[in-house]
Amino acid sequence: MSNMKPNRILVTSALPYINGVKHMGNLAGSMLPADVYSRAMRLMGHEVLYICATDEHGTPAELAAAEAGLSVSDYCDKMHNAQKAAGADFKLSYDYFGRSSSDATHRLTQDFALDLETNGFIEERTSQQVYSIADGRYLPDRYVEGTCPNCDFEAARGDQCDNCGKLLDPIDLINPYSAVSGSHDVEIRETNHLYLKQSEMSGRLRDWVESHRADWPALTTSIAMKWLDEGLRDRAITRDLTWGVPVLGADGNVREGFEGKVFYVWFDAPIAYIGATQDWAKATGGDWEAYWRTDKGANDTRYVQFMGKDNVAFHTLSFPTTILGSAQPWKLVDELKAFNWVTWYGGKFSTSQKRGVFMDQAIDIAPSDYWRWHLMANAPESSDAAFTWEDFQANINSDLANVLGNFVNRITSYCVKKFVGAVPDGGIITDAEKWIEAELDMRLPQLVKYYEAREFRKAMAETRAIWAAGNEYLTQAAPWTHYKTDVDQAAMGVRVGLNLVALFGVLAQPIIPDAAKKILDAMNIPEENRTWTFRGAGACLNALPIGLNISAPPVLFTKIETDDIEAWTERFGGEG
RNA sequence: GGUGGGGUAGCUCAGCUGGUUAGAGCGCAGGACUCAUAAUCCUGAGGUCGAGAGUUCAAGUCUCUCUCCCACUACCA
Repeated sequence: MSNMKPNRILVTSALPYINGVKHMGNLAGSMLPADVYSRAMRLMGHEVLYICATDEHGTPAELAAAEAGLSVSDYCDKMHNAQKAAGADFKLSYDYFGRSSSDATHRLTQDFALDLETNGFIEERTSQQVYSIADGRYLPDRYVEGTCPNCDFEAARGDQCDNCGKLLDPIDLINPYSAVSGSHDVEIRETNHLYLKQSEMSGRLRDWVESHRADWPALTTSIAMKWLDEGLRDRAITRDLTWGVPVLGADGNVREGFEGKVFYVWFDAPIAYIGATQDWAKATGGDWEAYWRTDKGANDTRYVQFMGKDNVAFHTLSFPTTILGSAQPWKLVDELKAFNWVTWYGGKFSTSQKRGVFMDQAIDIAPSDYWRWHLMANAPESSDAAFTWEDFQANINSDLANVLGNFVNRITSYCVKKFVGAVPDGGIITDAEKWIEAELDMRLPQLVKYYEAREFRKAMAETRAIWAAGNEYLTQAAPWTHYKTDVDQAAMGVRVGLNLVALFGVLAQPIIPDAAKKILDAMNIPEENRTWTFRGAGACLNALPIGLNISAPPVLFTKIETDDIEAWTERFGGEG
C-alpha cells in the first residue's frame, strides 16, 4: 500500500552527549521518533539503516569524569554502556550504536579537516582565551565567571550575564575566576586555532536550504535561514583540550603548534554518523559506502535526520559546510525532522539540574511501550509540548488499555470461550463488515502517508482511530447477540474481529513493539506475515486461515492508578 | 535587544494555497449494550478562533499595531 518504491534509507538521530543518561525530552525529540520511523519503513519493505552514537568529546565529559573520579576514557566507556542499555530498555532499534571516540571517526575527522584546508575552507587564526593556572586548562566561555562589565553582577558567566542578559566575551569580565575550581588564578593567553570558513559557504548553503523549503518542516528551514540572514560567522573548530580528536598535519603527525589541542566536538560529532556507519560495516560486513558516498550508490539512498531544534544549525549549516567544503562525494541530508521541547511543569527538562524524568528512572515506573506511545502521541512537532502525569495516565488508560488492550481481550477471550480458540468459518457479509472494510480502506493509506511524512502525532491519532473502529465494528456486528440464534453469523463477527486483532498488532509494531509482539504471538502470526503489505482491507479481514488456533493474551496494559501518579509526582517533584 | 515558534471548546491539539452551520481526542452529561481491563458504542452540551484595526463579496486562514507564553542567540552540548 505504500506509494514509495522500496528504498534504501539512512536514518540518524542526534548524538546523545555522554555525560549522563538522557531525559524523556531527549528521547522524545530524536531517538524515539527516529526509531518509530525506522521501524515503520522496515515494515514497508525499505532497506533501513538506523545509526546513532554517543557524543563523547568536549569539556563537560572531562569535568564529569573528574567528578566521578574516573579517567575520561573509563568514564566514557561506562556512560556509553549505560546509554546503550537505556536505549535497549526503550527498544530503540539501532542498527548500530557507535561512539564518536572510535578510530573511524578520528580518522574521518582528520581527513575532512585536511580536505577542507586544501580547498581553502580552513584557516589558522589566533584568539584570546582564558587559561586557569590552578585547573591547568583553558576554560570555555561558560566556565569562566566574574563581574559583569555592564551591570556589576558578580556571578556573570563568560558568555552571557544572567542578571542583565548582555552577551559577553569572557576576556571582558572583571575579576574573572574559574567556574570549575573557583580559582582566581587565571590569565588571558593567545592561542592558535583552526577556523571553518562558513561565511564563504553561505551562498551554496542558502541555495540548498531554499531548495528544501517545500519538503522540510518550517521549524527546520526557519532556523537555518535565520542564521544565514544574520550572516554566517567563521567558527573555531579546535579547542585547547586533550580529550578528543588530535589535529594532524598533512604528514600524518600532530600539526605544528597543535599539541594539546583537539577538534571541537561539533566538528567531529556529525562526522561520527559516518564513522559509526563504518564501524557498523566492519561489524556486520555491510556496505557503508552505499549510504555515504554518492559515487558508490548513496545517490539512491534517502538520508533522514532527527534532532531537537537546538541542533538544527549544526545540521543545516556547519556539517553541510564540512561536507560541501571537502569537495568529496559525501552524502548530504535529504530530510531533516526537527522537534521542539517536551516541557516539564513549566520549565525545560534539565540534565544538570536533574529536573524531570530520565530514561533509567522512567523504565523503572512504567513499561517502555507506555512511554513510547505517550511521547509519540504528544510529540512536540509544532511547538513545545507539556508533559504532565495526568495526561500520561489519561493517554495510557484510554488509548492503550481501553481502546486497544480491551479490544484484543474481549474478542480473543470470547473466541476461546465460544469457538474453542480457533478462527471460525461461516456467516454472511452484512453492513457491519462493509462498514469496517470501507473504514480501513480509507484509514490505512492515510496512516502510511503520515508515517512517510514523519507526522507522528497524526500517525498516532490515525492508529488510535483504527483501533477504535474495531470496537465500533464489534458493537455493530454484536456476535454475542447472534450467537443465541445464529452461530454462523456470530462466527463472522468473531472471525473479522480476530483478523482486526492481528491487523492492530501489525500496525502497533513501530510504536509499541512489546505489546505488538504479544498480540501477534497470541494470534500465531508467523514473522514473515507481520510486514506492512496491505492489499486492501478485504484481504486484511480474511488473512487468518480458518481453524487457526489463537489464544487470549494476558492483560496487555495494566492501568495507571491515581495513586501511582501521586507517588510519581511526589518522587519527581512534578509540581515544581 | 534580535530572530523564530505559539496563543483555536475545561485540558492537549488539527485546521494546506482565505469560501457552506470551526474539527479530533480526553474530560463532562444523557442513552445503548453486556463479549471485555466498570471496558465499549451512540448522542449531546461547550468556542465573539489572544486584543484592536485594515484588505476582501468573503478571514481562524492575508496585512499592520498591541499583548502574553516558549525557544534560540554559535566556541557546554
